[in-house]
Amino acid sequence: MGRQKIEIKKIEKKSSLEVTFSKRRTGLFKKAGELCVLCGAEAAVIVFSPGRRAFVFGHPSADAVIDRFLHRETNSRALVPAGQVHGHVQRQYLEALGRLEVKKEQEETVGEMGRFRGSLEELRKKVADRVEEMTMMMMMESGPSSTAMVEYAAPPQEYNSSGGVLHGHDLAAHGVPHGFDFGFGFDEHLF
Amino acid sequence: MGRQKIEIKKIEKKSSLEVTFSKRRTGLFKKAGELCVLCGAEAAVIVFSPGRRAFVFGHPSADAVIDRFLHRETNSRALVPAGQVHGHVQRQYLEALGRLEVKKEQEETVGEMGRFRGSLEELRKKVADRVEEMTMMMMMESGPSSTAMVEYAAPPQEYNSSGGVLHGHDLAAHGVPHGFDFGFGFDEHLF
DNA sequence: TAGCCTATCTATAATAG
DNA sequence: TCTATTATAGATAGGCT
Repeated sequence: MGRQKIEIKKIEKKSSLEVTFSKRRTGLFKKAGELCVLCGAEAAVIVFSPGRRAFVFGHPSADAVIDRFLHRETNSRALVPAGQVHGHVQRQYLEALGRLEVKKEQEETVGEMGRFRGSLEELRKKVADRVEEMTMMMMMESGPSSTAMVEYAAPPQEYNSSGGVLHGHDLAAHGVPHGFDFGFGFDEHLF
Repeated sequence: MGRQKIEIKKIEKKSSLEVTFSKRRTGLFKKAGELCVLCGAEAAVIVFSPGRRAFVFGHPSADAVIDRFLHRETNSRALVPAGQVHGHVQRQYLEALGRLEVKKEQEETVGEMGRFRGSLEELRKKVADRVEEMTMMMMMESGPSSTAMVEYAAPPQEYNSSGGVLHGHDLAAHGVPHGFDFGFGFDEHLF
């Protein structure tokens, strides 16, 4: 879909890579949104730029979809292009459970409040400084009532909340991953 | 992009919806894969079909990307499509306030709370005033190696396991948002 | 049986460079 | 912005569970 055909291999020229990343990311999110609207599907797209910034799209929200995925509300069948999927979802679940146990005991209301306040304080400051540059993304015209697209980009240590608290990711809290099954391999039509 | 243009609204005819879902999902995964290869990005796409089956694409793996996202290895900046920003940010604000109210009663940090709330008020106003102009951006350099595409759809009971390493998604554990950061704005060269 | 997903072909809308 | 290339609507058929 462009003036000329390109090979699907890493773009070396940095400037081109940046432009392509931006355009394609936008297109990807748009496509995801359209899929949700057209088919009544729910989807989440997480993209980390080479610069390590995270861009997220979600309908009804990335967190909701991720939770659902992690909770394995569905069954599985797989399609794996390169062989390597085998995953770790379970381990993650188990580990998450372990962490939860610990965290729950360690974190007291007061502690949470302190961190919460600090985070918001920081947020407030950054927003004040940067708001000028922010712009809204208008992807799909009449998207579903709840579609969110966000770019996350906080220091590794800082826990980002945009979804976190508000939506509560107690993924590990309930249930157990179900139906993890890598059925068939996938392929050609992928690339 | 087809025999004829279509409106982006829910497809009513079930058979058409299914065909479209399948085709567009395939196209979405393909795009995600290309973005990863071309730009050295890492991405995960999770899609739940109306039939409730989960289809997942990930590079280097969906789990890896999700973990990274859940652990908030990066900072945040928001990008919300049309009109969703308000709801999102404000909801967070309101939720935060709500939590504050509760906490307030539970604890004795009234003084701090007051200031905190003031900060949130300020934040809320600024966000409300600027949201219309928000936009997103981002990018950068090099990337990874494997890609995985999977469709999950196994009976909840059949859980298979592996052990392991890993990250845990104990989001709820932290309970509180940290490092909430609307980072920077962004660069026109993004759009 | 019914429900849900995929394959193929072609004209054409959407878009990458 | 401009357009050659791509993605996909539509129609239909086949397949898996």
